[in-house]
Amino acid sequence: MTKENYDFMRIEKKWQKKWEEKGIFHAKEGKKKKFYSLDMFPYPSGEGLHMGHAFVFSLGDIFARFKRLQGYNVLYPVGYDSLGLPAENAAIKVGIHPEEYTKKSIANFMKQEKAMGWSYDWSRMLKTSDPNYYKWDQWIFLKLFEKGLAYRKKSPVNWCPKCQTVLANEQVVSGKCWRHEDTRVELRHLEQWFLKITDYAEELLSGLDKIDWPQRAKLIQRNWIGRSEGTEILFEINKEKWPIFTTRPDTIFGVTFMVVSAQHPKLIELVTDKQKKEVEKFLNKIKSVSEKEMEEMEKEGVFTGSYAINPMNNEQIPIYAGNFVVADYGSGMVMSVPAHDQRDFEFAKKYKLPIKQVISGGDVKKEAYTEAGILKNSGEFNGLSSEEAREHITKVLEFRKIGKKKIQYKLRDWLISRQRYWGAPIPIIYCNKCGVVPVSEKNLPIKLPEKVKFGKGNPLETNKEWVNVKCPKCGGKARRETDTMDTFVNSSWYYLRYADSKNKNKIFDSNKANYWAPVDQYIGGPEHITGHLIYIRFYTKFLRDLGLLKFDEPALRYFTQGIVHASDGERMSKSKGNIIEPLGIIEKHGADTLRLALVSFASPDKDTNWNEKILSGSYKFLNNLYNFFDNLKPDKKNVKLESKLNKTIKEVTQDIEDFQYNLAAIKIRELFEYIEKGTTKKTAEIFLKLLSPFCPHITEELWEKLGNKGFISLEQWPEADEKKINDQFDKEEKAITSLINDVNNVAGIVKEKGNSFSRLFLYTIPSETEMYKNNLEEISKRTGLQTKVFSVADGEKHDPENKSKKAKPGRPGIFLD
RNA sequence: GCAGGAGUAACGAAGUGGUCAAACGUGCGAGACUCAAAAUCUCGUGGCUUAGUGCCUUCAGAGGUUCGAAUCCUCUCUCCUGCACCA
Repeated sequence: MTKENYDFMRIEKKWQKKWEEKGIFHAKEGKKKKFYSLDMFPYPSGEGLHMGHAFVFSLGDIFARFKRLQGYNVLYPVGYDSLGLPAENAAIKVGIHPEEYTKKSIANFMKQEKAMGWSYDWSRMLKTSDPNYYKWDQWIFLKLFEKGLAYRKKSPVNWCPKCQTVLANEQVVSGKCWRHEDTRVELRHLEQWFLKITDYAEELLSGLDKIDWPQRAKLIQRNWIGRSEGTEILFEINKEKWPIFTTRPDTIFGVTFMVVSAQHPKLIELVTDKQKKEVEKFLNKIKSVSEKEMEEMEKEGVFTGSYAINPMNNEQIPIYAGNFVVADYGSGMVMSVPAHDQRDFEFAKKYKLPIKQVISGGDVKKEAYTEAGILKNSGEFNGLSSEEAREHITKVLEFRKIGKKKIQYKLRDWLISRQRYWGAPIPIIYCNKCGVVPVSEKNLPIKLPEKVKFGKGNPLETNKEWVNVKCPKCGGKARRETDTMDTFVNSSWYYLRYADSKNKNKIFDSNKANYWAPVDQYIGGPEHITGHLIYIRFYTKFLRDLGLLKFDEPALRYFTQGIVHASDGERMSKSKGNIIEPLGIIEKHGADTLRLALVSFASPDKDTNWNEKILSGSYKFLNNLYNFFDNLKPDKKNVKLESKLNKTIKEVTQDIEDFQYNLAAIKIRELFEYIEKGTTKKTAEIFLKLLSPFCPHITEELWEKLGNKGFISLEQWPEADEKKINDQFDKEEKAITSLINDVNNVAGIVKEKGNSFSRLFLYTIPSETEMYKNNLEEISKRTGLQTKVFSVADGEKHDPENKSKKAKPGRPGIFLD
């Protein structure tokens, strides 16, 4: 019989339709143990799904299906992070309204997602661009505002000239815009909205110990939060107290100058008339440095004319403005100890400032000695260790009320204002009389007005009817806030909305949210570690503090998938024209083939380059599989197969749990090789279950063909019976393989000598005769020779060349004739 | 500069102290089937050697620990990722 390619198109459509009709993936609260499996929802771009999406969502789907089969009540929802810049840029470029663009994009996404066979609960689908969704973004904002966690501040902010908007720190990647790798962000002083994420810094840090995330992800977050313990010290400058932060109060006697950030908002107060010109010259100079120079910039500064008084020894120390001090960390000013800090050392050398050693060790004429040590030149503290001195000096400062212990974080408050249209409007009204007035909850949502002009500046400002409103407090003239919220606001709580996505009266029902959440398994790209994954943790803690949630962390387990690059190793992008769309592959080979190929290719956490060739192996396998099961004639029970089956169940279960899908796929294939030699119906069914998370369509079809009613997707995952696992069979397998090697080896030599043969005679030691006889068929097939097995003790054996004397344990004698 | 990860056959990739170097897949080569091809199936794919034995080489490089190292330690090289003046 010739083998035909199986009709994957018909089968896949058939089962996708059945799943949908019966709604078998709809999650309902219940008594069963729940499992919440979530992939980071996509931004629905006009380009549609690419291979990276196909990969990561397949990983999630396999996990969700696996957990469902294991008997969990699984929530595996789907949605769209549909507010964002690309929609708006399309509006500017091609004149299509963001609403329309988004609608089309989502429709396109849905079509592809369904074609992949992902087992989403479509009934809970959400879009962040839906006013019924962003209403709750606004509601959370009001709550934050109420608690003093949303505030307005004029501050130097990152401005992307291409996006025409402000960016959060997390959206600035080495000085450039996260969306425009070629665009350097500018510094602007603007009045902006911030969320006080720093109030949760400590908990964001300590919470990491409680969750099962990759070490790398935790480490990156720890560094990003950047906790350091130190002392805040007040220095007197022009009769005023200025705070500075230091981790080395033990070196305070070595302070020989101070440096204030060139971007410090109160810098001007320090500049004397005499130094004004010099300082201005300096500020202009650092403004004009190009990005390259920024990276390898020398430490530079200028004397401000002012002096500070060292509170410990009353020395007068000059204050410089410098380019290397970060304005919004600590207080934007540092005490400089050139003997014990490399940066201060370089600065002192350049401007010939004194270097005073106060910790013994090193050679401070050559370089800063930054280690801890014993104090000297430090008055009454001489002889103390650095550690003791930190304590003592801080205590003295505390006693004199000019200093205190302080914990400082690198984490900054989250700047959420965006001067763009396609985001959730900030529910605030500015009244000339009453000032900043929050919109009342009952007036939410503040919907985006449809009629606006795109192109220049913030489109919302172009709709005067929308902007000009009456003050909710006094009824007088007022105007709306035209800034919208950062897109990451929307994704900071979406996982909770899935628990109750249709609720019109509340953000979500707490009981439902507490039943489903937290997420048990979250999957998403590594690029979100310092952005989204910090925000979502912050929001969770805030909503908990509002009394809505009973847990602290949004995601208990997190898996970072590898990135699928284009075949040339480049990032897939439209501009490079190297995007591979899954739909084309599905039409050619089927979704099951693609899914299997994607996970067989490499370990899911590794970056890969897309290669169309990976499909053929999976395609062949599925064809063989289909043809075999289509004509299945069940065989007798076979202990060897039972052993293999149970071993495979055990290993595959663990592999899926550990996201080693590539290994699971291999083991499933190996099992099939055994099954092909003959199987019981029951074993065949278990095999289909093992494969079903990976290839759900073909397994549903074959499950049905074997006479089963109902869906394999809702079956029970098999459990391994360890008693049936017998390693003896593995050894047997190895013995056969080595025999085949030997036979082929001999055959090669014989052929080289010009002799031909068609029969194979084996002479085994008596205890092994049976084993080889049992595998006769296999040996015949693999060598292509008619085979006979004799025991060496058999007096009747055909052995003209006395090869039986070569027989050894595990190695029969061989004769070719 | 700092931190983390990686380097295994032509390629992708398993293996993380002995059982064991290279599972599995692609590619390539040979054979079977076929009038022929595709598909499919079988075998091979570091070197030498041999009626199947044996020997050597190899896990980026160099050292070390160990009876024994791809695996543990040290140094060096290359690549990737994150943070980069955070006082």
